[in-house]
Amino acid sequence: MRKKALPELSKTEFTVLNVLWKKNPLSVREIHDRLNNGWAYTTTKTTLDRMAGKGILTRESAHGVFIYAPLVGRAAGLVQWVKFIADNVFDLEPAEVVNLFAKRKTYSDEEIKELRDLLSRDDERH
Amino acid sequence: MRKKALPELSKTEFTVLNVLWKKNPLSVREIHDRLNNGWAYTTTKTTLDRMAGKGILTRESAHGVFIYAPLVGRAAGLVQWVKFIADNVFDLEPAEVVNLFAKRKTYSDEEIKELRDLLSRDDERH
DNA sequence: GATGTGTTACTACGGTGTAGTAGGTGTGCT
DNA sequence: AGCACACCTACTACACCGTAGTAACACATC
Repeated sequence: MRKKALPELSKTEFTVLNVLWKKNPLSVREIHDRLNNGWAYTTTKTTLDRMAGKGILTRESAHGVFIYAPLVGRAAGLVQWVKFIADNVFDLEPAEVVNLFAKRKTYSDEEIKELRDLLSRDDERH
Repeated sequence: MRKKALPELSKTEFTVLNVLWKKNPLSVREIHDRLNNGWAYTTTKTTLDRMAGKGILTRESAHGVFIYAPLVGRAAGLVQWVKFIADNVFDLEPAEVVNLFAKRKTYSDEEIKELRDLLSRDDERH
């Protein structure tokens, strides 16, 4: 019953997920517009399809267009970034970093809880 | 007299810089040991040389071994990560994120100040 | 001087960031 | 009905990155 240690999200993938975590499913166009980073439309498209191919996103066709939705939860996707940031940016324990944004209203209590869970669990498997 | 907008540090590069910001110059071996992430020695080597090639690091020979030192300051290297984290992780203004770790003792007052500087400057050039 | 131990140089290979181009399809205009 | 336009998807591309193997060289040691 182990979640298959999702395959390391790149910076790019993480930003895409960030829009889908806010609302989903969305079409390429919708995602592209929300990203609104200077990408070409086709770049967004390619990225989405690769992510779908890797099992990070689902892709299905709705009335002739594809819509995408995340297959990884926000907390799960966050965990690796928390560790990176803790280690390399803040130089704190991951748990402390979580505390930092437990204060902010960016994450729900559930998400925070799940995040703590994931962090400790992945800690204990030495 | 503008600093040539250093060329986007990857995660990998950032972690390498992190050890060099603590102490430098260091040899491949020293850096490799401090990183102590599971890399092969040659991976560390390759990474360092590529970074040197890009002008992120200096490389010079001391008694038969190469030693490397950073060419980008900690604040400057941090700035892009602060923005990424602000946008994608905390969902705050970069400035607020800086406040977050101004409290922590991870960065010196100078670094914080420089960071604020860099952030606002790069803000204003719309 | 042969052997080991570490260093550097060269090569490699799949994945990622980024994007162009071509071909398909719905929709409106004429 | 026929065509143009706008938008979508598929396929292709290519440099750079993460990661690492191998070969070749250098110094110390026996």
